[in-house]
Amino acid sequence: MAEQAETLHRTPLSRERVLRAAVALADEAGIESLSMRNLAQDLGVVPMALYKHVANKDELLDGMIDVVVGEIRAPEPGTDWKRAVRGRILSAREVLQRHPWAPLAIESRNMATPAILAYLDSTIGTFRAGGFTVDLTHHVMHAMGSRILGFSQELFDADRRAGRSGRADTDPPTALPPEIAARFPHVAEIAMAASHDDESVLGQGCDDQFEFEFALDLLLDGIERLHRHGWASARRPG
Amino acid sequence: MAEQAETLHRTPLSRERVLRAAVALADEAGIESLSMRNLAQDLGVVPMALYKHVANKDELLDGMIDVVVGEIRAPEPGTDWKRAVRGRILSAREVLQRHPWAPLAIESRNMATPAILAYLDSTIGTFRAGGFTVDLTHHVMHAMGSRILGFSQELFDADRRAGRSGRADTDPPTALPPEIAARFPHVAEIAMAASHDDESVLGQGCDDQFEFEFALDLLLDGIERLHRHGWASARRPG
DNA sequence: ACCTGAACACCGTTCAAGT
DNA sequence: ACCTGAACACCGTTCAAGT
Repeated sequence: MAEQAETLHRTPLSRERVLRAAVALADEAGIESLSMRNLAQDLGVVPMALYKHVANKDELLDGMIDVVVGEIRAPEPGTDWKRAVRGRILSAREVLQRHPWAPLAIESRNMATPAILAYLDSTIGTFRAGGFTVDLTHHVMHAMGSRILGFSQELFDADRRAGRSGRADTDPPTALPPEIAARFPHVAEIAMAASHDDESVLGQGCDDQFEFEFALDLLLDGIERLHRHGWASARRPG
Repeated sequence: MAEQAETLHRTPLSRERVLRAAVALADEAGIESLSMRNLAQDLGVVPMALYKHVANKDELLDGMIDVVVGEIRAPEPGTDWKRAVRGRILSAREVLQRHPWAPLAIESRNMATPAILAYLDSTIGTFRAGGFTVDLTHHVMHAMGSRILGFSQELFDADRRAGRSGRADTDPPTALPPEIAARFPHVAEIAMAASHDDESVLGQGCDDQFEFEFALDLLLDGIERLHRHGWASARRPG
């Protein structure tokens, strides 16, 4: 009975339970609310208890990143390299949209976690299986950059912040303040065109998913062209 | 005399002096050493004195970003859009290499500062002057993402961290630990090829500048193709 | 041996007391 | 009116005292 009470008291802490609670806290309250103290409180535990399962906060973040990257679907077998890479990156993007704090966390940690290395290894394998040379694969991976993990790489990624991961895919009209529009006329022109989404230019506003796939296909099409033309180091990617 | 002593005591603080000292501190000691307290000490001033010139730390960071973005060279007039954009992005990259903390700072601030808006406006203007439609320019700007500001967008950007902005362009051999190489054979294959830089594949190791220009030209060439073929929203970027 | 409260060395920022 | 020291509400982490 004493033993039962001991083990069941609040379900025993484990590294996995710590990491899952940390991811949930960051998802719901924003990464800036993730402190060792807040996390301990969520788990009904004294702060120092966490240090039995993670060495420090950096290692906690690494563990959280691995949880997130582990959610990315493996590519369907038997598809050609382009569909396989494209599908996997779009799956990665879906995952990151559930965890908007993750891109910044990954970028600020600067060493690859095991899950990320496994992801990269598998993606490199897809290119190699598609007949890419080692060196073209190398440059292509660099060229994809963090987009390979589904990062939008927008200069300003509104949804990447705090708790608000919602708010549909299409931006609200959000007209520029007039003095901004006057100082930056080219920015204003684009903002105006993108917000008149009913009649005009595109048939849609500034649709994140469209922009992401536009950029992704621009890269994949360029990569396909290099591959087909047998690109090798002497030539520039033109 | 009392007046002179008052005004000359330590050269009076100003917003500009605060921002320049903050940039210097972040450059030299790393962004994680930039605290209001450390900055005040560098300036020989009590911490609260800073709040006369910046509202809070976020505004300090915005100001630092504007200082950095202000260092980017304007494009040379009279060149075609592709050379103009390419040259400006490479100039931006040089600037960011002097301030390795800047990319992460910009990404985490999520609203455009005036200097960044001016930069974007001018770059959009270059595309428009080159004959790009408003909507193609729009998508192209999104596709460039933060690369437009010279970000490398590598998944792990070793030099972006702390004080160490030096260490040549070419990675040292840095052989993978054998157990990593065994678990991630495709990663190992590429790492090996890139480090045998004398004989092999590329005639160079993993050269950051080469990788950056490879990716940049991949994008610019793809963009040029869309523009020449009169891309419009109905078609996908193929 | 394990767990944990208090303490340490920091933060950014408020506020009231000094000039 | 201006300036600034002390204080407040936090951090991550160490450490020694308790069981």
